[in-house]
Amino acid sequence: MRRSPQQARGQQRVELILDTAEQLFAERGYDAASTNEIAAQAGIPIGSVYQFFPNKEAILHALLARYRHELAALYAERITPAGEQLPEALARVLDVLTTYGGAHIGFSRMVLQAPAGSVLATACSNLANDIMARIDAVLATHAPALPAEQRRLYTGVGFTAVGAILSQALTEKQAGKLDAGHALIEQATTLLVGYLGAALRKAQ
Amino acid sequence: MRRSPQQARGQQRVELILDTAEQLFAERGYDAASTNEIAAQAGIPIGSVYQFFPNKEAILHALLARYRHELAALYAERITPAGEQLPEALARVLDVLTTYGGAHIGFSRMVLQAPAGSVLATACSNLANDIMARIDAVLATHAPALPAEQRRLYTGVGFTAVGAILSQALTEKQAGKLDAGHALIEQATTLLVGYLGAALRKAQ
Amino acid sequence: MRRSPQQARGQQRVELILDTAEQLFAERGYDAASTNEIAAQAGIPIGSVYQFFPNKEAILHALLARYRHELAALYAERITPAGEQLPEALARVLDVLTTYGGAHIGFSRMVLQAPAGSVLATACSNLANDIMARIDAVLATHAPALPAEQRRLYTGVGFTAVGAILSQALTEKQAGKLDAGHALIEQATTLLVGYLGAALRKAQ
Amino acid sequence: MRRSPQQARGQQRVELILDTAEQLFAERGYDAASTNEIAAQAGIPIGSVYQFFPNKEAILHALLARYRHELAALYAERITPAGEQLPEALARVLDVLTTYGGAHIGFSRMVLQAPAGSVLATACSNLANDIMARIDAVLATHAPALPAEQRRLYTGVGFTAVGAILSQALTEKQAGKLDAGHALIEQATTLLVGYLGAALRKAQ
DNA sequence: AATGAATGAGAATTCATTCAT
DNA sequence: AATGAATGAATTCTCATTCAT
Repeated sequence: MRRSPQQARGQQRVELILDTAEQLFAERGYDAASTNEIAAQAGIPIGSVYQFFPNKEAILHALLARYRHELAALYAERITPAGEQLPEALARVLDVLTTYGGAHIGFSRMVLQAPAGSVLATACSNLANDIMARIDAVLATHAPALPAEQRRLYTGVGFTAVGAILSQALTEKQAGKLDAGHALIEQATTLLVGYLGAALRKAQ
Repeated sequence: MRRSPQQARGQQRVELILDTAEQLFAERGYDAASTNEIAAQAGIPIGSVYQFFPNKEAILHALLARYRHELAALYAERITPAGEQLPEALARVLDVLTTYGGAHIGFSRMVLQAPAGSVLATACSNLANDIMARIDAVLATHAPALPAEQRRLYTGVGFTAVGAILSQALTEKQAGKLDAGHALIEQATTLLVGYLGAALRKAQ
Repeated sequence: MRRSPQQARGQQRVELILDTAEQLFAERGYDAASTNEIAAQAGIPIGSVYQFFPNKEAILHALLARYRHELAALYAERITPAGEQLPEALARVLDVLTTYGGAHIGFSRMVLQAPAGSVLATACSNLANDIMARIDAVLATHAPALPAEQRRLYTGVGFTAVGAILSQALTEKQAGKLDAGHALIEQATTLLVGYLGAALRKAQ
Repeated sequence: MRRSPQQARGQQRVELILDTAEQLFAERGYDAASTNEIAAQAGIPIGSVYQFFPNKEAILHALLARYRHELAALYAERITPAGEQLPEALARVLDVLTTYGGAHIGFSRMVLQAPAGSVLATACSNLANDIMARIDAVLATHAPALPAEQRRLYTGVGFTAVGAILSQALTEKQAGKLDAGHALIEQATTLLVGYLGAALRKAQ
């Protein structure tokens, strides 16, 4: 960000810009959404947008940072119960993800399905790493013998796969097909648990 | 296509356009690739591109149709051995996919990872259905008791998840990390087998 | 025309091109209609079109010449009854015009309403002169004392005014409003008779 | 308009664009005039044109709105003298039209002679209705017994016919033939008065 | 600090006409 | 003679970013 707003109005404006950008990024995609349109829809002069953000990518980064923050807070709320099994632990991680993703379409569209190698993907990497760290931690607890490198491989695969499914689930939900969406979310857990189970078995 | 070229030179040009388009679509994405750039890189006047294709989307469709054709041919070559087990059957399906995808970057970038709901995704649906039908057939053989609707759900989830992984694998390969790519491809099989196994177990 | 076709097929092709051009010129206007589209719709290769016509304007001219021919033939059929009064004589002239125009949309759209000064108008001038000559002849018969120059002025005004009305009438008819079309055609006669009557009265 | 300019310079630019557009629309016709040419001739970057107008049609609409405004103002200035007869009343209506049209070539070319059914005609309908309302009001005053529907028919016919003549008159004037132009304008009044007189007589 | 007009390269697509086959 | 692919300037419109006010 070019300038952190110190006044209350500035804070509100930044939030408003991010809200609007999220919506437009989700609707049209990051590339197709134009900065002028974001400004117009937010009711803020384009010049003012560029006073807070040096360029379009900065808006994306700020948005992702916000996701990261909010997601971390959500995870902090959920304390791991003692004696939790692997499936439950993974389900818990996913649960937070789907809840948050359901309320933030842009999150799903962008983070969970960024085309590999794109500007988007690079921008999303921090956030993706955060989420992968959650899965990784679960795995570390339940399969302490597994080498870290292997664990990271499994984690990455699991994250990518589950991200694709959740993203599709939220698309279905948005299209009004709530049942189809729920079914997919359910499968996401089966997928993650089934995959990691199979991978761990193989690794032994 | 506006008209199928009847002369040999026309045929060659169409192929050249498709080859160039595939490369650019893969490099920059469908939206970001411009028709003028395709023409320039192919060394063909832009008017000639539009002689064969009425618009940009038609190029995409022709490209996808070519993928479809070639993939169908590849699958036709591979005869199912008698007494094949589920894991092997799935591995065989994936094998064709990764082989073909490895040689056709655009295929992976576009078909296996089309943002849900986009123009791309719509255009890809035929091809995606083809591939899903392969997985579906395997599932139908090895779990005949499973209702068709459930099977389709599992198939869709499996395809999406595996597609995301393969796409990532090919990105790694392109980045020169051959080992990482191979590891991911291996995981794709584990993922598909692990997931479907878990899903089938749950379904009983 | 570049080459008058000597074979039967050539003759048919020329007619077919003219028919198709008429339709497209009427639908989209002369400028907006493209030669390639004419060829395509006629099912004739564009190269063949350019073997008969050196350019787009030549097609227009040929079409107008055909109008001229056919209209002259129609007028030749209608013999002036002895002792005909001015209103009847004018009505007869208009009648031929509306009958022909009703069957040839392009005629109305182009000849009767060519934007003054345009390429179209220039091309139409011969045909327009033909029609004006008809009105002029009627006027010369019924007002022999009127100087030729004055007569030509009245004739030109009458033609222009009536052309605009007939064109509108045919548009209404095409839009399915047959009654509105008929009402307008009826008014065309009133307009021409009323105007010329008033003009002659003034001229005395 | 995309946005009304709030700064003085913006206002001037909008006027400049409209002036230039008027000239080019009149010279080449609405379709043939290109937005880039308008910008170039106005000495303004094309982007700036699209800053104010979302598309080419919007320029046309703004131009027509300006005509409408200015014409309404002109009519407001001319107070109807008491005891005015039909011919004088109609002449007055036409007088304003020819005066304004003489100073605004585009007005004549576009509004008075829009090809029926075209985009132009649709865009012009408001303005055309305004002018027709003037004729209609005169008719309503001098022939109160006439049913409104009939009156509208006569009004429409009169407007169309007179528009065609005035348009031609202005073309002649532009071509340097001032006398021919004046003669035509004079005939326009004769035409309108003669036609409406005849129509009213018939209607009784 | 706040505004919003300004910029111009670049996007997709069209089209009259030619000419190699 | 007949064909239809080839051509490329021109068209409408967009957009990230800057800077004068």
